[in-house]
Amino acid sequence: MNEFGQYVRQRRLELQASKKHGFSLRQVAAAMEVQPSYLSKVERGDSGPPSEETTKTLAAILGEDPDVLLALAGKVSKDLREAIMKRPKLFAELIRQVKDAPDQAVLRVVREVRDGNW
Amino acid sequence: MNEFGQYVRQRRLELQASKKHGFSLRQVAAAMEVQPSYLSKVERGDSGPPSEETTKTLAAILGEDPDVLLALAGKVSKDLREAIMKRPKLFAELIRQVKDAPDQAVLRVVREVRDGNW
DNA sequence: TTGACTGTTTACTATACACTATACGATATG
DNA sequence: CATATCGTATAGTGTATAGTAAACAGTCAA
Repeated sequence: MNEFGQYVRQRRLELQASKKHGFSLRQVAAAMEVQPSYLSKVERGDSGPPSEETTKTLAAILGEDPDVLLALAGKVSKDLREAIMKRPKLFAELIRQVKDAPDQAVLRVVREVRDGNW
Repeated sequence: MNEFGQYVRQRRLELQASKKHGFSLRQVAAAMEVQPSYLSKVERGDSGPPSEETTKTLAAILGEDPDVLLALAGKVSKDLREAIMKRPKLFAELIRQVKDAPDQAVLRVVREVRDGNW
């Protein structure tokens, strides 16, 4: 039950091993503009995941998809929440309808909409 | 900037006027299992909107769509958030793609998926 | 005019969130 | 050997969330 911290630590260590520098806990913490002690606790699950903003910054540093990292943090990006809240009925119906469909089927409708069939 | 409270009060007063009974502030508060003082503050925007659970209960009492009321409260239902978090990339793409499409286009997609073309 | 209701005021609370600041011991590097 | 960097431990902070509890003044009906 500490997916987030474990994931971040693993990812950071991988980068540290490959890229050689810039990915120590302290350096990443500095890039995030948080205290090293805090990142340490986050990685070990001693603290919950950071705020949405801080998580997005971290995703950028680690080269990860922000939506994926936010999901591991138990959050949904603000812009998505806002899109839903602007047309709650419509989006609630859309999501509930699509939620059990296989990826492929969803991707197909995404493409359809992108290709502007409206 | 107090849409939620105003909306709830208006809705409650409408029901009070039509249904004649069961919709005083105190009665609704009792049905929600909160203190009348709290509902009073919420309706006047003196307090922020209630928790997700309490908001859903309130929606049921007022005969309102829970997703709509949650949206006015600045929230998104847990089941929707969870659906997104299970496949964050996919749903992020879907929502961002669809977010500026007109209702009709979205509804068409909903129908397509519902009719199980997968 | 008493009793039952109406909404409101005021004061307070417990828990979670998102961190900071300082200090510590271990390891490695020049 | 010095110093620099590593991760971590400990303690504490300000703010938001989601309410409770008790008392108060006004209105209406019998």
